[in-house]
Amino acid sequence: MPTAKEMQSALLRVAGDHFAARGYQGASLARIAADLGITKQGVLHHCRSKEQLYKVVLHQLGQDLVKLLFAAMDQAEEPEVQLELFFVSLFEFFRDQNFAPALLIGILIDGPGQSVYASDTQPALQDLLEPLVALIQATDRWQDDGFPVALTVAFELLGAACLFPAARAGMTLRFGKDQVAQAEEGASRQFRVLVQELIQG
Amino acid sequence: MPTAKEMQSALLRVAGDHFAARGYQGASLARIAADLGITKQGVLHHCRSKEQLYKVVLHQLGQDLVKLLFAAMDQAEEPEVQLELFFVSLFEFFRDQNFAPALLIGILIDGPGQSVYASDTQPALQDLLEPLVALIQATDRWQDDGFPVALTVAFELLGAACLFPAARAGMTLRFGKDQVAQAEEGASRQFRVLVQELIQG
DNA sequence: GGGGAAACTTACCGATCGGTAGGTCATTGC
DNA sequence: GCAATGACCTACCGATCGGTAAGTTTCCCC
Repeated sequence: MPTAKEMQSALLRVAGDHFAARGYQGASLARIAADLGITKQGVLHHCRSKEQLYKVVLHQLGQDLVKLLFAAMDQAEEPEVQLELFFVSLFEFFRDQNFAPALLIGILIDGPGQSVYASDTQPALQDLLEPLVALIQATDRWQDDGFPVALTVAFELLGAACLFPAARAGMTLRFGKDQVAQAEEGASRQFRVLVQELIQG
Repeated sequence: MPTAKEMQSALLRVAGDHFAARGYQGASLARIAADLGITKQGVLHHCRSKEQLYKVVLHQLGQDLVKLLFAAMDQAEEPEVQLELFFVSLFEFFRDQNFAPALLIGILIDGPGQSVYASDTQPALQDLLEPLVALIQATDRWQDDGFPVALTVAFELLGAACLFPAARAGMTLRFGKDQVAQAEEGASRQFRVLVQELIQG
């Protein structure tokens, strides 16, 4: 018998799994509830609506990522090192929070038409993307190329960081457990190389 | 009044748009049909089921991508140049076929549990991924690092290639039309740099 | 010019969706 | 001791989902 707080966090975790695995539309409150061992109405007792639940999940993910960025910025002086630290910790975060990369991709590619956040004043992840792009613009290599180029670099790095962890399940199907396990072992180091090359030139 | 063939290709295009924008579960046969100016049962006349329609859309996308890869391999000798040519043409393909990157991401991160292709003998895109990884393993830089590392490199590059075009709509919301237009202008050249740095070291 | 397939249509079906209304029961604050 | 709140529950609602059955129209082929 879990306490109320345990149920709250379990709800966010299970909902994150479902939204990541099947998308917003594909996730169902009834199945989320079944995973939690309660009914759909029990879920709706904690969140007013499905949309609200989705927003809370995304908001918490955004806060976690911002926390990673700020922690990286506190650990070094040079923007190059800050970026390297951030992306490596991001990669490790994705490895531990399996649903996170798919959710992040979902937020980023969500168009204006179908975005759950469309009516909000501030789109999700804005407070992650803006300082991240600013950090790229602060590096020696990219400081003369303007905002649009820094934006491109940010999305290239985010894309490279997201796809591998998100595709783990599919890769296991395609290439077998052993190959994927080996790839995963070296992926973090390999990704660090990519960040260094793109940031430092 | 479109001919039958026009309707067939229009169906694939519109269905691709819907699957890319809302995911497999989120896309609805009725809305796809409405976009085509016919009824839902008219759509079901062309494809036996929604799952079948999805498979056809993904299969055609896979064939298009394989065609890009083989065309790039025909245009050069060295695997490094072949990879650069492929990824640049892939990026341009994504720019023109707006729904393609989101679909590709969807295939790649589709896990074993909910995959539409799970029951098939050959997962989607296998005939793209295998030669692509082999090509990376054929380069001077990566030939000594084994299959798992080449797999990692492939997914990093694919992730970087997919996210930016897929996120265009969302980026316009966040940063404005002008900034995104400028970013798009230089994105292809910028992405070529990333490919070169990762492939040639 | 008539038969038949192709390209749709209207009319349904059961299942599932998100959400509401109202009840039960345990805990807690006063 | 008791009202109130929180954490669920059962029962239900209208809408929408993918899919089937049975026409209807159009067009082509012989």
